[in-house]
Amino acid sequence: MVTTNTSGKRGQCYKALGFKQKVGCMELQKRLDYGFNGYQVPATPRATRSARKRVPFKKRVEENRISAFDLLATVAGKLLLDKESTPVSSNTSSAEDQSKVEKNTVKEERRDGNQSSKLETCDQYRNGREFIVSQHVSQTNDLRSCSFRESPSLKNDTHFGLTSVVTTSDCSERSGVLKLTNGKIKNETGCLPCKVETSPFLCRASGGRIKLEFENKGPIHEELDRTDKLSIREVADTCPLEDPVVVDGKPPLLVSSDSSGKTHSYGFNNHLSSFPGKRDDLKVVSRDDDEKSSGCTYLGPIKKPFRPTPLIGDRRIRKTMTSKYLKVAPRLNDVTLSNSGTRLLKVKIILTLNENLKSAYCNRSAYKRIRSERNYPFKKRKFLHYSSVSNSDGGISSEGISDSPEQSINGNASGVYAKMRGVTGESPSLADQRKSFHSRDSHGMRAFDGVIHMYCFHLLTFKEVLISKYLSFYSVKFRIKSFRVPELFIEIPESATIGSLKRTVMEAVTAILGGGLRIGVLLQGKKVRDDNKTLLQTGISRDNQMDALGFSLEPNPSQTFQSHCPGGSPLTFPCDTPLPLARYPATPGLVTRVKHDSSHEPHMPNLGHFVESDHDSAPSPTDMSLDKSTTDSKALVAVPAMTVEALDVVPAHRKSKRSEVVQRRIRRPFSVAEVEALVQAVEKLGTGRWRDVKLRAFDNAKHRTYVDLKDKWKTLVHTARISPQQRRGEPVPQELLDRVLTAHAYWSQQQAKQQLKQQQQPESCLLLYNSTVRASSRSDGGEKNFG
DNA sequence: TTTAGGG
DNA sequence: CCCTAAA
Repeated sequence: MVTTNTSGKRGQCYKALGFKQKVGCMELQKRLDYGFNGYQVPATPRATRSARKRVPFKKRVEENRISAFDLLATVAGKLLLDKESTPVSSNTSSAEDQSKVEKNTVKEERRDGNQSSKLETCDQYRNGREFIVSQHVSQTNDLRSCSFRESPSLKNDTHFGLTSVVTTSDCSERSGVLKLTNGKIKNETGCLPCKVETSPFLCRASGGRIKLEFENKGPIHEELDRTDKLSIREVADTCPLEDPVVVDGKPPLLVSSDSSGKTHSYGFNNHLSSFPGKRDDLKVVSRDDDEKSSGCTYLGPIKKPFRPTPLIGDRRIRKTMTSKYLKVAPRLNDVTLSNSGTRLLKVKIILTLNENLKSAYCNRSAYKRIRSERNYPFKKRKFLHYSSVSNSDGGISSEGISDSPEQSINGNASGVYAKMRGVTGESPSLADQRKSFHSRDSHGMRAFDGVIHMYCFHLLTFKEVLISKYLSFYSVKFRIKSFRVPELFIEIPESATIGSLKRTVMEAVTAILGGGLRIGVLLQGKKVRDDNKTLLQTGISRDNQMDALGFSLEPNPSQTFQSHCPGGSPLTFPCDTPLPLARYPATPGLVTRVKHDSSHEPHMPNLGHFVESDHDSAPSPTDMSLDKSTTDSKALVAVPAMTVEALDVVPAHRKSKRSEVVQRRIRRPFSVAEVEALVQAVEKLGTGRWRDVKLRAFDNAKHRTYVDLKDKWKTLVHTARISPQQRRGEPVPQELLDRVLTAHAYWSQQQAKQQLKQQQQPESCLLLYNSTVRASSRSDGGEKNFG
């Protein structure tokens, strides 16, 4: 272990980061020209088309000033069908969960298992709170586990910030508590200190797993149990994403504290030397305790570090954290505060910004695909002057179906994940390192060209880190592409009004994301505008379909984020900016309980059920809950996850404009099974009823829109007509293609007939009309020719 | 919001 | 897969 000084490290960070504004602008230009949307490398270059299509997109990008707060999210609401809110004790399932997770990841570990694991023990001691982190390494499967122990002193801390974080690139877990106590919402998660950070590279290599446990949870329980208002609990969080905190393609900084009160930082500058190959060469940078303050930890380009005032201790080191496998840590008992006698609705709230990303979060492999594709646009690679090691999905495709969805799903907690794609002027050495890393990594981690990956615990954390650090000093323009807030469960009487539901959700969301948001209630996808109606009147009841209820999350112009940062510039978020949670009192009378979704929503057994079995497809929120339920965890999870994409380096003074840059969706080739479902549906429904086809065969495949299906049919027809030699991609059985042609011919004929009829219909009407008119006029003239 | 088609 | 006119 090598120990160096922080300042030195930081200096290196600056250099390494190489954030140059001017260069950045130029690069953006190029990137736009070359394609910025990360569309998968086409089999055949279509430069002209690409150029053509880039224009509008470019415009959009240009217009897109910082829109980090243009949060437009869709919230999938769920009505849980639990009969009543019974207290759930969920201290028992962890082992099972863990083993499951571990099992699921063995394969992956094996793959990367050429690296020996490293044992790390880190203790965190801060502000009278002590956390002991110990990682046990199993050499056989490279299992890594960590446990946190609260020191007794924690008990004395009213606002215990039981937030321990262990992160590794490949896996990390974090726990936190988000609670609404005495009418206040406290999001401890947001203040999660970063206890241990292991570089993704390191951990990935070792395929580490970290188990995080709170052994001494008495105080927490007591605290929660005393709560008689709302309690939202966040226990654990797993981010299916593997992105580590990577600044400018460099390994993330690892931060840990040992029992002696020192903080160690792993990686980054030190890491550069060993990265990516020698993952065992973890170096430790020890700094003063004061330096612990995270925010400035791994963010290279911080000229003026935001010195976190020793606030709530745990808030200090919390800037970076990666979590991939989140184990639901059902350690804390749910606070039970049900209004006995009242029929309660439990609403699960899942926020996602972007359908693609949402899917991605649900499915790690899908995510990887997305990310790798996005980060590796062919042209971008070209631009960056280094060829991709794995152009295709090599690493991705090698991934088994089994190895992930569940883990990522189970870990419903994903730390706030912020991905920032920045324009960077990188040094060749870095590129080389990356290259070599690319070749080693089969998990999509190769996407570091010009990309900044960051993990944050919390949206606010993200804001603080990225906005204050990058925006303030480097004018990085970015946008939030996706984020996931904690999944919350709220219970609300059916007799409550829409307005109160909105308030409740708002409170929960606000606790996570801060203010400035407006909540809308959607039923069957349509907005419910009457706030005064009760849920029952509106039709929101537990008898409803679970997915019928949704929420929209939109910016509230009247409440800007600035309000949370008094005195600060709009774009500046000091590290210590307290989370605004406490400002939002819980609504009395409403019971908010967060508990792990244990409901089993029946899978739609439509003929496209297999659609979701495709590992390419991303489980819908429904699926998530389904899968999660298998963990039998009752833990409540709140896991903010967020993806932020840096768009450009632009003058900071440019005011942000509400414009969304729509990223092109990832390419998801239809599997044969999907094709079959499509064919079958079309045979039955015919062409021209794509919505019905979608509902019938692809209802569970959220990523297949009816337009997609229509397009696929189009290509299928085309494919069927061309010679097999001309076909590309996964071969579709000839039998299916024959059916395609048959069905297409049939329905085309039907359509023609229909049109013929419809053409004739008006004509006959017209004739009839004319004849009638004529007849009447003639009758006026006293002449009748028609009968 | 869907369909239909061109790109 | 995107974009959009048109329904």
